[in-house]
Amino acid sequence: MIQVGILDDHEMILEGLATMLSEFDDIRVTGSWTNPVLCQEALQKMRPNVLLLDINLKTANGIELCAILTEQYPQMYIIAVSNYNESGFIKNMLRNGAKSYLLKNTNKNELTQAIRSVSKGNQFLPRSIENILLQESLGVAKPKTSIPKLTRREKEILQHISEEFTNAEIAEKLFVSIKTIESHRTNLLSKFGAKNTAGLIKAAMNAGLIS
Amino acid sequence: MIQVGILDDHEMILEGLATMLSEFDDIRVTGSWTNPVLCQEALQKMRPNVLLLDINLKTANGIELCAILTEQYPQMYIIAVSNYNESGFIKNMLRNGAKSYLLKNTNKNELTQAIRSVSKGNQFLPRSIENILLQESLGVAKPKTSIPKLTRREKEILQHISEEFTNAEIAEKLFVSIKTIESHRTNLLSKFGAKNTAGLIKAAMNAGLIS
DNA sequence: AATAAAATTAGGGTTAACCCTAGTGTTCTA
DNA sequence: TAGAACACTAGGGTTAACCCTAATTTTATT
Repeated sequence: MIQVGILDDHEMILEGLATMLSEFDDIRVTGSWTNPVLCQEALQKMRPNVLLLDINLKTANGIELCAILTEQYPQMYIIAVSNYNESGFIKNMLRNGAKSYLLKNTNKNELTQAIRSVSKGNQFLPRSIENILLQESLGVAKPKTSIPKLTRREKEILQHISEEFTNAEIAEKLFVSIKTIESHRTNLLSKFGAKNTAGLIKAAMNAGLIS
Repeated sequence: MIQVGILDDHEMILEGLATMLSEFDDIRVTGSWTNPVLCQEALQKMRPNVLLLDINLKTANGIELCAILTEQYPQMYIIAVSNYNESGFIKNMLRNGAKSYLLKNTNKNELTQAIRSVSKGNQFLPRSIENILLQESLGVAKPKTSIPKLTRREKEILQHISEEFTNAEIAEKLFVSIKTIESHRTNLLSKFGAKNTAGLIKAAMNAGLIS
């Protein structure tokens, strides 16, 4: 009997996963939490063999949490569950000790396969995820939605752009040439993979860098 | 017996919702789709009383879809299911005909309440959602600028702008002059109280008109 | 059916944004 | 401590966005 714990912000997902798994005799959901703190408290007493871990929790960083839990409970194997299909997230989670990475649009079959495989300490990646990594290693893929690393100046200028200031106005504020601002702006477009201001603002908002 | 359809990108959510609802004798899930096109095809034959509609689909705009489906099937009541708790999204969905708005972290109780209430044609909003709207109307929360009413053409052009198309490209798509697009664009700026594209995209995203 | 209001269309002229190139300064590391 | 990598600066030239004005078409109202 494989004991499974689940940590996810959404109660709907918790209940969904639990009911999905309830039909399998060799799997039992022994705990499910919407709160990382409660989860960690519970893990001290009850030790599931497998933990389904949401990667984008509201109140904690799923990626960091994965590293912490892996170190703390080396005999508990973690399956990352995420909406993100970017190779960066996948590699990060696997590097931080996750044994498997599933997208939230996974199906029952894939899910149980992953749990059974991981519970024995094996790694399990669905073909779709393997393909993303393969594509990337071949240089085919796009390093997209991952949040780009901005310099101090770029952050500053992005903020001003989002506040509807023109290049000339920003230049005046920062005591530099308009051309300098334009350069930073070009770099911002490039880092976000955007073609113009519309794409830049959209990407920056989605990345949570402006509001 | 209330017949329920579900449209959501994530199979996990579909299976989860279906199994969650399976324990209630008065509710039956008669169809679930990850694809808006398949959903619309199916709706022509089978007519569920209630549709659970994900607001942020990958392949379609859930908000627009809501308006279309409400007009097409006035006897089918729609419950919006979303991750977003911004008042803009909520008001937009309700304005477009949704009878209820639930967050994805809703629970079994709230969900069944919503379905039962909505199936009779009543509106149902959980307290949490009501509070967001109340807070806003009291001006306590973010003084979110009221969502401007856009014309059909303006919505269309806004969408294209957000997809990084230039005025020239949009003009070509719509078979009108660049100058026409520029006019619409000016009107959009005016309606959103924005000074430039940056402000426009920010305002439109905050209003939930684009994602 | 008459008419007002709103939506869609578009031109002329100006300003802001964007592309390409490149020098100088700063920081990290072999 | 030399050298590479990155950050910040800026010019020249082109394209896209924006402002003001206004005609025509569609929609709503009486």
